Amino acid sequence: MTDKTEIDIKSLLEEAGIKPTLQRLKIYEYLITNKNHPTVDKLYSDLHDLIPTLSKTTLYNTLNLFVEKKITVPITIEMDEGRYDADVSSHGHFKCRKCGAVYDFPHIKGTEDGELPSGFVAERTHLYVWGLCENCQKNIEK
Amino acid sequence: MTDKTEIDIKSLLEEAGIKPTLQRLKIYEYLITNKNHPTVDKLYSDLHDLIPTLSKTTLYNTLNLFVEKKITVPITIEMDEGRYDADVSSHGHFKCRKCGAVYDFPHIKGTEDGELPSGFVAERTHLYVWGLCENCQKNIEK
DNA sequence: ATACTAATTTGTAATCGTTACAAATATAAA
DNA sequence: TTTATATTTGTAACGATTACAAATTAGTAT
Repeated sequence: MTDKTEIDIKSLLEEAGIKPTLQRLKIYEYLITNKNHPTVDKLYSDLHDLIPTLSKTTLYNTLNLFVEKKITVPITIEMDEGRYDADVSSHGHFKCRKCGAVYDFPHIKGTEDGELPSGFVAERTHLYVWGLCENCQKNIEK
Repeated sequence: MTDKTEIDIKSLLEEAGIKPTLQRLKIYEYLITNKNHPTVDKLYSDLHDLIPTLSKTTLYNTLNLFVEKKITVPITIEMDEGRYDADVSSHGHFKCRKCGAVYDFPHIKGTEDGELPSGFVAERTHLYVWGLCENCQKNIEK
């Protein structure tokens, strides 16, 4: 972890109007670094090594704050566990029903706006696709 | 509720390989008739009037069965409550962040398949859009 | 520096949606 | 009718998330 990264994370939070406390810096840095759509449990156990005093309440509060300030996107591809993604650019999420991994794939949002009823205003679009990833597809064919 | 409807519901369940018990018939009929993407609580309280002995476990079991047999789609637009839709045809879901209603809108699935990484196989696609519906948009402009 | 105020973090307890499980009931077969 | 099987039911358990108040930290004025 270089100083430059530290500074970038800090600036990113400040630009979003978030006071950069230690916990928020580390949580956001983790999300920026690990783009594998971690669950809250994964975030908690990994971040607990960096900040031994971190509480789950702070983690939830912080994630909700990030979502509110639009620097993080919640992924509700399945109902029973929340995942988070610091990549707020336009893309879709693919969940493999066999291995459970969540992959990004390119998707340009806004194309569906023309399909919305007139007067409806889109603010956030989530495209979720379930299926089999390349590896699991190969294993099933055998 | 006509006999014809009764028979149609029954056939639809049987075609899906589901034994048409009283509970299943009433639950499926409710979903077919009320296309407003009800939550489990809404389903339970409304169906409880028709079947006073209905238990929540049966409701959950039945909904999971319908999803498994692909005659119902779970809507996970938000993490904290499950909604269900008996319309399994290709369309998107719009949730108004102000009034909370969930609307259907036309969306032809499969168009995003070309965007998936090679080797990935799509089996189910969910498109969720958050924003403001026509009514709430008007009220805000005032 | 010191005292005071506000914001943040923490731990525990509560909440809520969902599932596990075993008993009770209904259905189908022999 | 008996027997086996499937379905339904109620209660208890579970797990993710939030509420809440105390403890800690940071910021500001004196």
